[in-house]
Amino acid sequence: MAGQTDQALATLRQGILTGTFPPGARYTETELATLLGMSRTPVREAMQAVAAAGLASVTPRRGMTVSALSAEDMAEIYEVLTALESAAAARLAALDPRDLAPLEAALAAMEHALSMGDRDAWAEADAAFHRSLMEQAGNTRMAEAAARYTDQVHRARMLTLHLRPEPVHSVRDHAELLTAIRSNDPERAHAVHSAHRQRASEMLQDVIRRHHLPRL
Amino acid sequence: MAGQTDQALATLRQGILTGTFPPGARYTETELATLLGMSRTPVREAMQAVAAAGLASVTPRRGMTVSALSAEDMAEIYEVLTALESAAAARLAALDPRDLAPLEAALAAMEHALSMGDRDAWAEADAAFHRSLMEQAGNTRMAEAAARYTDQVHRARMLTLHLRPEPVHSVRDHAELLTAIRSNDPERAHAVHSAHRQRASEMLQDVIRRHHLPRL
DNA sequence: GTATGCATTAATGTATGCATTGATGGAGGC
DNA sequence: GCCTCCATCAATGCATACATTAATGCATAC
Repeated sequence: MAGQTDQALATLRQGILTGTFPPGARYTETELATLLGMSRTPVREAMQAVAAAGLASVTPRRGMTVSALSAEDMAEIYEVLTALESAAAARLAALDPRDLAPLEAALAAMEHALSMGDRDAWAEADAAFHRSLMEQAGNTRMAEAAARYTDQVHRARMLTLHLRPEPVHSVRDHAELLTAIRSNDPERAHAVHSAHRQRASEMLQDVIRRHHLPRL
Repeated sequence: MAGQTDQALATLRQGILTGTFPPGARYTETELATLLGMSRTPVREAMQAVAAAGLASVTPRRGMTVSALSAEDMAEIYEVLTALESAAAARLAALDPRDLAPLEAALAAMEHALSMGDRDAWAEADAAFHRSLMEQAGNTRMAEAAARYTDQVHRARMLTLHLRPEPVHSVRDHAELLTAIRSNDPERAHAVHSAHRQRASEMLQDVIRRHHLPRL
């Protein structure tokens, strides 16, 4: 289970998500093989896996290039996320036996984090809310797709977390979604969540532009 | 450009989509390497690529297993497709400079094919319509994601093409979508297309169940 | 007849070697 | 001084060898 490939994949993935391997950086197979203390073969496979996950690209003589996203790229990804999550929200609102406890817990955690002024905790809770939303909606493939795109914007979200305005609307937005879900109103759940995500996207782009962050 | 890996990937992909490699079938690396006349290395990479595309799964001692979808799997995939395409439809309706010619052409082709009773041509035109929709909406990632899931249900769609009832509503559905797009009504475009896809999904599952097709 | 354990073996995971290929820098011409 | 062409070489694509591992069948005990 602790195959070399898995280990390489985990290292690359984490490194890219946390910024150890920064956007735009390039690495050759040999280089990474040395760094990770294994042969090129598992490294090569791991590189292709992160590329398939949309976290990097692999080009013949340039090695692996960590993806560096422009504001437009972010907008695209957020649009996909919005589509998937809004559909999931609608589905969850239409579902009959369902468990909203994880969502409620995440919402509570967000409120608490905000009252403490702890943005990192807030981000964590926010992510948990969105993750739970996808999980509870009961469509595995949809959840996986959302997770994929969430990963792709993870770095940007973390980087802008302390640059962005205080997320004062976030509690209200999420509470509103929960209300729509509880009242079995798929249309409204869709609309509410879609609007929520669009605002988030615009906020992110605003921060990116205002701080002149070209690619992240 | 005609690398062994690319060739292997193309062969596997086509084989899976067309049914040469039937659902549920299993193949080992060595087996495919012999079949394709190359070493295991490029075959292995191609296998992982088709697995990443969701067309098969690779399990340690079982080789590559061509994905065999249940009616529930189909429903999941269609739901994802619905979310993505409906979002694209809404976006296209909101877009200002846009080119609807490809969509109109595809619609015309559908009408013509139907009047000739040519289901294969109809399927082709229908696919072209949906493809154009995603392309014209202008979100590359969204289009790629949709293409990915379209591939996953391609085989089922082809297999049931001649089992399903005549697609009499399809022209009306697509025309209605075009109208909504032309009148710059994103909400309506979303609703119309979402309903269209849901009907298609239900029809497909109906055929699957009625003909007792367990997994395809 | 059934279950247990072991030996066999096929399949994979990883390492490594080799040929190919395209990027890079420098020499030479303008 | 700048551009072009070519040689060099690093990086990769692919093949192959080897170690590891788990599935399989068989012998044996009950």
